[in-house]
Amino acid sequence: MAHRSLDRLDKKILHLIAEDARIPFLEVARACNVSGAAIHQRIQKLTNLGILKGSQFVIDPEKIGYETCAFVGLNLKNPENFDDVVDALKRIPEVVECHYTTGAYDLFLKIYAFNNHHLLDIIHDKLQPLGLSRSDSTISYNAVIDRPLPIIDMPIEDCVTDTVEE
Amino acid sequence: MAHRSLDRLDKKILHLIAEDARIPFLEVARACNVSGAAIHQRIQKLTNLGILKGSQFVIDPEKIGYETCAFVGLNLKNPENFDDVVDALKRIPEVVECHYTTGAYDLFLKIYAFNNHHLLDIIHDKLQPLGLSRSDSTISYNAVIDRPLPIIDMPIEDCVTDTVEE
DNA sequence: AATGAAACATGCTCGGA
DNA sequence: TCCGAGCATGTTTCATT
Repeated sequence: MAHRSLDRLDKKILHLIAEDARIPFLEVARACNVSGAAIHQRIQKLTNLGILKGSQFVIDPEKIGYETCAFVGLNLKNPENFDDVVDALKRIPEVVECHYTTGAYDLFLKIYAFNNHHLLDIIHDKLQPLGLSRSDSTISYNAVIDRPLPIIDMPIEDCVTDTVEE
Repeated sequence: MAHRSLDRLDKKILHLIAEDARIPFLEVARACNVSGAAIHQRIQKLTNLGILKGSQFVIDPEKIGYETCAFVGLNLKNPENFDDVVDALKRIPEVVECHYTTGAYDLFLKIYAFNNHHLLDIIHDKLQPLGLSRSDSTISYNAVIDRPLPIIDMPIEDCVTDTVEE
């Protein structure tokens, strides 16, 4: 796997930039005791490997009017047309995540809506027409934890040396 | 609500920086036909309002070894000590989201683990000791959609003018 | 709340180790 | 793979409108 090629410096860079995409690369360089050019090259490499997939500003959903967050499990009448359903879901901007899952549901969604009424509209007007046999909503009152992947604890060094997975 | 104070320029800025935190503010300025200083001031304002809560690089979970993503619903034996449980969950880095929810569960988690075995370890060794009466896991095979909040469609102009919510 | 200019800091590239 | 240097570019502040 790709992460076997990551060393301690890559890990430290990821740790620093994961939580602050605007941090100057020169500051990362100073924190790592290497040159700015080295950081530049490493980030280029991490991007080419597909480990870094871009950056984003974190926006508070409630502050821009999205007061309802919900997890919605779906079962399809015709599970054979997953792909069409997923394409349709991509055209619903309020659907921010869609997973193929084990267990009770064919698809599992995370949805942001302005309020509960808006959420119901989305489910009734946009999801139901996709051909659902069942849907199940869980509304989040409050996101008590919402943070990026753990970088510190990832198994980089362990994997770099001699673990063989191919 | 805070978003009532946002105008079209704020919205355009949010739209541009939400999907690329490294975009030069001067480039945003050119796209918006205003000065760089104006963008600087606007982003400062959006930060002070709490609408912008920082920035992050997007890292591909699988590429750094997190091959299992799961949603876990929890019920507590003693629902009165939510707060202690949440504090404990914050100390488990693999728990990236935790929601208070309606419906079947007291808490609803999103967890990243290296593999299914690691996920089971987390649930058995770290979650069970918190005092669970029940837990229910749904494993994601594949995240088909994973994207930020919709900015274009948010109800900014509609709210700015004369909607009264206080 | 926006501007332009100035001072300062960073991003990026290249030759060499 | 890294470094250092050079130049292009971006960031931030401030006086002004």
